[in-house]
Amino acid sequence: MAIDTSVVRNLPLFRKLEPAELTRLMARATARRVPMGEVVFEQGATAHAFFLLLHGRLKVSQVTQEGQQVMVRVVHPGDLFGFARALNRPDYPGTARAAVDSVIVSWPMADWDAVVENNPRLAINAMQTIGERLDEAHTRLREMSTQEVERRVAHAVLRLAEKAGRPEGGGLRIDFPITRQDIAEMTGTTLHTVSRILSAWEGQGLVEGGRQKLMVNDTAALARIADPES
Amino acid sequence: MAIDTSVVRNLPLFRKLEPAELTRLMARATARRVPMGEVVFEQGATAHAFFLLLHGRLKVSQVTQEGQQVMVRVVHPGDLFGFARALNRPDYPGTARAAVDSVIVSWPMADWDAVVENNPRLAINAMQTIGERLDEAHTRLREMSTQEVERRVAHAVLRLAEKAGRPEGGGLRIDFPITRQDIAEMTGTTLHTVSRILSAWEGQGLVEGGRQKLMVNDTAALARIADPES
DNA sequence: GTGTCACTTTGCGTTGCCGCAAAGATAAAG
DNA sequence: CTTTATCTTTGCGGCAACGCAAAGTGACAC
Repeated sequence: MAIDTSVVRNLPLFRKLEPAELTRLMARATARRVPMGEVVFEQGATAHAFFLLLHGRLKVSQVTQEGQQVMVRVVHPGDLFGFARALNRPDYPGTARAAVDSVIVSWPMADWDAVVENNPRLAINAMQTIGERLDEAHTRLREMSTQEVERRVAHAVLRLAEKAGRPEGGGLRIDFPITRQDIAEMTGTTLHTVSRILSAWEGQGLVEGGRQKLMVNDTAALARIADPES
Repeated sequence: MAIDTSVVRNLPLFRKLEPAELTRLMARATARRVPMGEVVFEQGATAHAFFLLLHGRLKVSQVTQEGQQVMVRVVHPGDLFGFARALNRPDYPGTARAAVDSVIVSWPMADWDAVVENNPRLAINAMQTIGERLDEAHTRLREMSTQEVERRVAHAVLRLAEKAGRPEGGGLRIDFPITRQDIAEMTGTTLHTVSRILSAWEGQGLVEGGRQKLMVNDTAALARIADPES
């Protein structure tokens, strides 16, 4: 399926790219619907393609040798994902699963090197994208190292609200299904502890919970928990 | 100071680069000795240059708002560091300090974009380098999320031994000064806990400690602590 | 409707690790 | 050599968070 370049033209990744080049690039791409719950790629599988999320949400998680799940990140619309080749890896480091019905665009992984060699601009953009990921990872590492669970959960919830919050009645509703288990896997704790924390917050009117639902009512108060200083 | 290209030709970053291009690149570079303890760049400072470590060791650490130190990574010879521009950041995210007398090569940050645009090959290499960093960061995140302190310390010590271990009397001596505090900052714990763990290991003959010294005698046993399964 | 399944909440006992504190060791400086 | 500063070790009390367990709740299928 051919894809209109207007859909992706404004993404950071394709910024400053020659229109002709962008057209050529999109000609090689394939768009596809991914129903909720479906897996886009599996951890350890050979990386045959790299992807861009157009619409929806994905959760990328890793399983440890002992079988513990860790959520690496949530993929939001406009995000590039599964670019293992860029990282010089033969396989996908995690599993990507659609949290809601989604639409993705994919390129054959074999195209990556050629595309990048012919588009230094794209290489620079891709590098910056990966750089942002690195920054995020370091931020989370810093949090995990120095902060207690409640603060980490506050940070995680704020990030979710910022990236995936749909305004609703004075608050922000996380617009995809998310479980306490998910949040636990994002913050390195257990679903029990997350549940306790959210219950406490709900008691103070900061958030509203529900089955796979989360709504943030008082961003400022959460920010104060996340960062007592500033 | 001009630098012989033979010094850097075999680094992953410069692999497959045209000799002429490499020569041109090195012509813009400056080499410099950095005595132990000296700071190469400070967290938050505007990024005017990016660097390559030729010889020695650096420690890169960040300070949180509350003043807590976190060690982001140890820079080993051949590693690129301080490439904030590539990550689209105006400033350095951490402070780099020489753990031993070191030699670094630096380029004006302004060169980065030009260099990369004219050398897609270099862009790809740089991306892979950053990709490896991202992988490392995710590995550490996974460890922090799921493993108890002793295992994390075991992993950290093994990584140090692998990257900076000099064979000595059947074991591996970490060849730069490292404190328990440093190890604590790498693993997200306290120097007290690290000290207790290392003492216990020393009692079993796995390692030998000392003031800013660390020697690994039984890598296999450590690996077993780090990964009980495999 | 009713049953089933997945997710959430809450209680309670346990514990791994921190935080404080103080003493011991080692290296460098005078 | 003595002094000083830094790094390390060890003890002990406390608590945040885990692990287990069981009950509660909403969503969906039939």
